[in-house]
Amino acid sequence: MARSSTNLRYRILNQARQTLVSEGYRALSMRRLANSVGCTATSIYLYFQNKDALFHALIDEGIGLLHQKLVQAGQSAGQAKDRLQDLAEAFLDFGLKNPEYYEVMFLLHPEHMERYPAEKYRKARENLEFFAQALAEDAGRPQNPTKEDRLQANVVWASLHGAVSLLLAGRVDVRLDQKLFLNTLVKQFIQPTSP
Amino acid sequence: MARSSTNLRYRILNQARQTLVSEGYRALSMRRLANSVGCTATSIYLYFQNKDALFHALIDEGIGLLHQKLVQAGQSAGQAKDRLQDLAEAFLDFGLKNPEYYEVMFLLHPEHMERYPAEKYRKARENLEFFAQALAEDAGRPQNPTKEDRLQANVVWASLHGAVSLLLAGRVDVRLDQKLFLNTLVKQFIQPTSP
DNA sequence: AGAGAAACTTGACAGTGTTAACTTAACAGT
DNA sequence: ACTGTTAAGTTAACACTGTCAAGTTTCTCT
Repeated sequence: MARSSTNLRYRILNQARQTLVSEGYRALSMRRLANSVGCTATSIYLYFQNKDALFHALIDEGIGLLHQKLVQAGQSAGQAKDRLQDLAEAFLDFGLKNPEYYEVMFLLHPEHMERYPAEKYRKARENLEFFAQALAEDAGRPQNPTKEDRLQANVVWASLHGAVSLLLAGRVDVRLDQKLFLNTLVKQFIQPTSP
Repeated sequence: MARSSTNLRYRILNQARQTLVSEGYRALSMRRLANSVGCTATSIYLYFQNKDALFHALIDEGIGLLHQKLVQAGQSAGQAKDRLQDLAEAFLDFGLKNPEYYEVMFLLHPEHMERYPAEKYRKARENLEFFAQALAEDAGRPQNPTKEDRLQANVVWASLHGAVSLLLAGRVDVRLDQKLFLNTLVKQFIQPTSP
């Protein structure tokens, strides 16, 4: 096979992402992936320790992408409540528009895959911190999220994750209006300004 | 191999459940399962159309078990708010104490498995209806959950599911007190009686 | 040009879900 | 007691899977 000029690792990762998005998790085998990228299955092992490591690389990408979207959403000036709303919407939007990314990131857990290395969770924690900050500010203690804010951030996170994962799995009653469902969910943790 | 006296289907299902609980999803292959039950892999196909069908049978069990727990929790007399709390706790308890059941039921979605047949969702819908009823009653319109109640029930459901699935995946910050986390989450949708 | 390192392939191992074809056991009717 | 039929299991195979040790090719540097 012709020695490829460009970085093979890069091409493998690209193809993996593409296959994952277009044909789903099941279609992603080492041999098939190798085939569509133009090398042998074992070559992949030169760049990734194993199949899980490949997925981890995709998780990296996914976390980066989500991070980016949350940074954007978090930049909106104005009330903390609005920022919180924007953050929530950004998360939901990311999840629903990138189902395959979302799947590798949050739905393929340790039972099926080697644990995603803890030291790489920094960005993931940062993502959570955005929520904590908006919550802190909203509660009138800007700049320094307390333990309580972080707790609340986790709750918000869990709710959003629950909604996305149920929707992606097709487990929410189809007769339900999806937008209404998500709005109601978001309102649940965005308390109206106390009268 | 000695012809077994008792129903093989029954024994397969039993062993499958046990293996799933004790060794996890990965360890459950047709050959291994057959081995530990004392038959050949192909014999399983006499009782289950394929591996997915076997999982579906386990989902059935799981839904039944959850149903049972919710019925119990829903029977508690007293205020609707308390019943709602009990229902939520029962759900969380079920999820955290039966991780493997929970996994087959909610975490192995269509991407990895043939869709769970829609007609079997009756009991699953009933489970959701419990929440809708408690919510309706709490909102002062007993006996007949409205569209809004059902919407709210889905929101509650999503939040609970999000919490359980994050916890099971080990994705909630370990420094967080789990009980506090869950309590905070539950309080989110159980509004305090308006003053 | 020749040595050494880097990039990639061959061929195999042990496992997977699944199927078609075969064998064995149990039971009914003559 | 001897059939014919049906049910219950098994054998052997197919086409896959992830992964690894060993071998080959290509590039780079002296």
